[in-house]
Amino acid sequence: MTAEEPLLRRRRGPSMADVARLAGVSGQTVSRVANGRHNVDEATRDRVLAAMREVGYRPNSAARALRNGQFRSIGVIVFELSSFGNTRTLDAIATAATSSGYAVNLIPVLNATQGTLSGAFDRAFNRLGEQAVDGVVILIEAHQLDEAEVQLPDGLPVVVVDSNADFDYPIVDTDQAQGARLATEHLLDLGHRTVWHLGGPAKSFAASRRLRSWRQTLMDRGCPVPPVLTGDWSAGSGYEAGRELAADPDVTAVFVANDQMALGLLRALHEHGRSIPGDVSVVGFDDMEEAAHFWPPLTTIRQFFAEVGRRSVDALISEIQAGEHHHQPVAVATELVIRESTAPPRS
Amino acid sequence: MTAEEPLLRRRRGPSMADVARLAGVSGQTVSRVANGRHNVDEATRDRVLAAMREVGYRPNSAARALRNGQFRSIGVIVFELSSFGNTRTLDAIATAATSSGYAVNLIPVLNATQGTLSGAFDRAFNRLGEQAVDGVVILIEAHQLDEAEVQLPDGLPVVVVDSNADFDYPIVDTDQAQGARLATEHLLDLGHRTVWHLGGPAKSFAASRRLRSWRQTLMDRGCPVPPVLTGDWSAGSGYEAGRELAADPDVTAVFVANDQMALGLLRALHEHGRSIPGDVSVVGFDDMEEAAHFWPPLTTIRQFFAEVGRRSVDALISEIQAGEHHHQPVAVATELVIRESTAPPRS
DNA sequence: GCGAGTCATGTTGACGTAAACATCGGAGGA
DNA sequence: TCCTCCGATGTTTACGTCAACATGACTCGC
Repeated sequence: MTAEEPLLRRRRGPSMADVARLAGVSGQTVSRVANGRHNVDEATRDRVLAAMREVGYRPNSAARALRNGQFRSIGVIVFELSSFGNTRTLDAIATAATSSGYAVNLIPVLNATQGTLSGAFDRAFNRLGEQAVDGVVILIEAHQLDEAEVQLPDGLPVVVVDSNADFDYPIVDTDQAQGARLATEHLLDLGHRTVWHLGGPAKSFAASRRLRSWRQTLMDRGCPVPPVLTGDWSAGSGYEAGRELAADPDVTAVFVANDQMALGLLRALHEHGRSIPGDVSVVGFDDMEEAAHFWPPLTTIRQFFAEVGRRSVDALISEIQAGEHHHQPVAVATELVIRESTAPPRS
Repeated sequence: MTAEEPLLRRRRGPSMADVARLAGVSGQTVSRVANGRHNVDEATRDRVLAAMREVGYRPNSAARALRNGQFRSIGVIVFELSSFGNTRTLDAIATAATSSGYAVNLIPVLNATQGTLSGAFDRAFNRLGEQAVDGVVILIEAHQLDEAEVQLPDGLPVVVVDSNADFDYPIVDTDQAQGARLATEHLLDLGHRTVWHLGGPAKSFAASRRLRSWRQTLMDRGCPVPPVLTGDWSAGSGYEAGRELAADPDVTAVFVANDQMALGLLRALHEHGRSIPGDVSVVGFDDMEEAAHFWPPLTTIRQFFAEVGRRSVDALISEIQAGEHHHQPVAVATELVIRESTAPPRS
């Protein structure tokens, strides 16, 4: 059974030893070349480099990680169905991490209520149970995390992208309050008597921040505070809420907690024959790509997801490398983008 | 300088040896428990488990990977700005991989034309240069990959999510041709004389498949083939194309190569006062969440991204584990979703 | 009652890398 | 001329895990 042999050596690439043998040097010298050390003779370096190319050498990151006690890898915990914003943030995180020389490990969490992976089973599959990353960025809303079956090993550096200030970890997020204020004030400045609000799910910290800030702004300006509608971030829930709002002639301005719900709301308004912005003005939140092409193009609050992603990676890496904990939350400012869904109320 | 000591042992968690010492067994027994082997006495197992808990043991995946010559990790190569569909596919890939016990490594590629990472610099950061994954799923359109600075080490199992049949790797993708046919026939069946087409970028294989199939369908039915408009998948480009189309009264039916462009097209049509579906019918492609709430709700071709993701992971894992290469491309069928953007032409 | 078989457990070594230390030849200073 | 220092290179070892083999206790069948 000599056929066994190739099978055995399968998927085990050339190692330093192979390169060393070919180049006629010691493994250590190969290591030095691979790591770009300067204390290697020019001629030797070239010889080693040539040998590497010849055998197709690639450093084995497992051995490296074992040796160094570091993985140069960060985990990103995301909820199974990544929402629009998370996707953009994730993108930025991946880019930032990569250019800092860190790999990115995607760790999807399954909602505990929906899966029934139990005991040993889930343990094997929970990548965090295994030491394989140097730190993690949590991209899920905290309340979802609570329900999920991840528990964070302690001692692992963590950065949370969320809006809950009462967290034991460093936090990076969009400045929800500032954004909501921007939206509300824009509508008020246009001359609307007050502003309705379609909020996100009650358990979301981001949603409640936006809601609180909207209410505060109204109160600061001495405007009446209308009852709040609540959606679940989806266009469908925006549509449902929109049907209620469309029926009420008092409603002339709505601040919707995200663009997707705003889309649904727009549709409901159209169906009821209410013109936008003639009869009612609408402001969204996020500035997703498509918002500029809604009908009408949506005035909205632009979030800088890329910035959030970048900042969270920076924070995580400095925590990993320096052990720094700066519990000072990072709030990334938003920007009002005025398009065609807002106008002064009909006089 | 005794302060050095804690620094030294920092970030090096407890190992099997620590657990073994505490439980009064050998490291091997700890290993057996950790791997759920059955040849361990009940009492011993409990003792070990308790010890693990006490010291907070987590298996070191680097050591494990080194030992086994496998990483239990797959890489997913994505383009920097992940498009809508890719995001959904990525999600499915992550879920499928996780539940097969594989970790997911996100590998963003930077377009070569835009970054100027050179030489040693990029080598250090290209995660594929380092052996750290057992295989990769390529989620980028092939033409983008060509321009990018990734080169695949050979011997690495690869699955491509794309529509190019002339590939040296296994392929999984949506059945673009079937989808485009569905869309075109729907419009024709409604009674339209012919169907215009707003396609995706010329270099995209998916786009050209859809285009070819649209044209073929028209020819099969003996309909005239109108000139093709080309966009870049974005709503903005859909809007531009829409302005042209809206000006032409002959246009009564348009098949748009994705939902985002369809959104822009819808907007352009509204601006020109053309009613949908009264004056012109529109069919999209993708069935993104929001499509149901466009104005009017969009008739579109639903892609099953989750299925594509799952199938590609399956294919990759079987390639990794069994070394199977089945170059038989996998095509996932689509489905026509009829909503309110299509109707018979005005008689 | 004794060899064969079974099962829990222990010991050894190797996976690929890189830090720490060792070696060696030559440059420079007295 | 001899000693020191430095830079290039080699040797040893440990990182944590687990397969392979070794050991020893105990059971079973005849």
